[in-house]
Amino acid sequence: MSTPADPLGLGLAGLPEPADPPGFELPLLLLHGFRVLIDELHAELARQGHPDMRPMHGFVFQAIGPGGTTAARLARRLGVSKQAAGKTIDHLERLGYLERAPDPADARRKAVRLTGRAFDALDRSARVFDELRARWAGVIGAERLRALEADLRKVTSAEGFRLDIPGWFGNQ
Amino acid sequence: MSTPADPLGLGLAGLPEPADPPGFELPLLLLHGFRVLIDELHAELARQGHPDMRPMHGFVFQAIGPGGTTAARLARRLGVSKQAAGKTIDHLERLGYLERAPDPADARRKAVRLTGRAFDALDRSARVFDELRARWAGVIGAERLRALEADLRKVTSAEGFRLDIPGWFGNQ
DNA sequence: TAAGATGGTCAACATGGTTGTCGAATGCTG
DNA sequence: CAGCATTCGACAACCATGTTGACCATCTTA
Repeated sequence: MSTPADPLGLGLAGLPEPADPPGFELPLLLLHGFRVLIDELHAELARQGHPDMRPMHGFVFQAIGPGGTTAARLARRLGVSKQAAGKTIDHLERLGYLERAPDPADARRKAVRLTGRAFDALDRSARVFDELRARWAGVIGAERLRALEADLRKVTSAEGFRLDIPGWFGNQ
Repeated sequence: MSTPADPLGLGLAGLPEPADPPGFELPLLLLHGFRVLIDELHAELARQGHPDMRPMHGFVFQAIGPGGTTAARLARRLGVSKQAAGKTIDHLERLGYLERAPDPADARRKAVRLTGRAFDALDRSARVFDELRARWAGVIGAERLRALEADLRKVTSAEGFRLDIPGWFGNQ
């Protein structure tokens, strides 16, 4: 807990700037912001006919993409084994969000595609996210929100968005 | 994906403001920012003698607190069953981060306390987070970073920080 | 002091990940 | 064209980490 407040020994009396919060608050604020958005999204999705959608599913849908994919490709994108991807596909197929069809060009493959129900969930998610963003803009101002997004884009620009979320957090 | 760009039919030609990004980018930016910080923290912790620390452990340490706690209290804070909390304590005890001692005031209880090793990890984490924050300040500017933190505090102020992270994400 | 609430643990089970193995189909190469 | 390595999807066994249910010891309270 002891964070060196004045590591260079320059003294702290000089400037009237507001004190910087400790560095560990930053990740908590980011996670909390993410969680608030995701929780509100899924509460609203549940109201709009998608009570079985889970935070993970949005990432799976993104990893599949509008053109579909295969189990092995999905596994690589999600950073899990293809067996795990297969189980996820089974689950979402049972829920009516995915469908499998034989690939005419390659008999080993089975094409995995989003169903109309999945596209409906994605459309609704996009609308809800837009509304949530507008609500944030109302709280902190549209300009500040644009700045926040631009700044986050800047500090995380090194790598692209990664979708290998399953299992990233939560293991001990 | 179809987000209504002009729901009120006001036309878009008027203002020279930069276009707003779609709302779904905001949660991705927040998660990505969180992930970048956490990944760099744990890479650095591994270098500094804590290769077994996991993102979860920091939350567990926070939930235990410097004064210690009991398994049942920890379970309530983390939002899991007391059996699950017990397993987590077992694990972190084996790793040398926690110790159990009988509670002299109540023979049912076993006090759970952070060890010196856990405090060392917390001290190093605080330092690393401060360094990471300083790096972000170098990229986007100290003032913009303070604004970002203040804005996130504002939009998530409704509830306090929640520690019931295990199992929140990741279930299908 | 008896009854109920609380704390920790054991056991059985559910879920969602892993590795290992395999057959079928494809594609590369001699 | 033949043969072999690779790829895809599946099955099985296992592991990690959560759950519920049951239990006893202990504390609290009526």
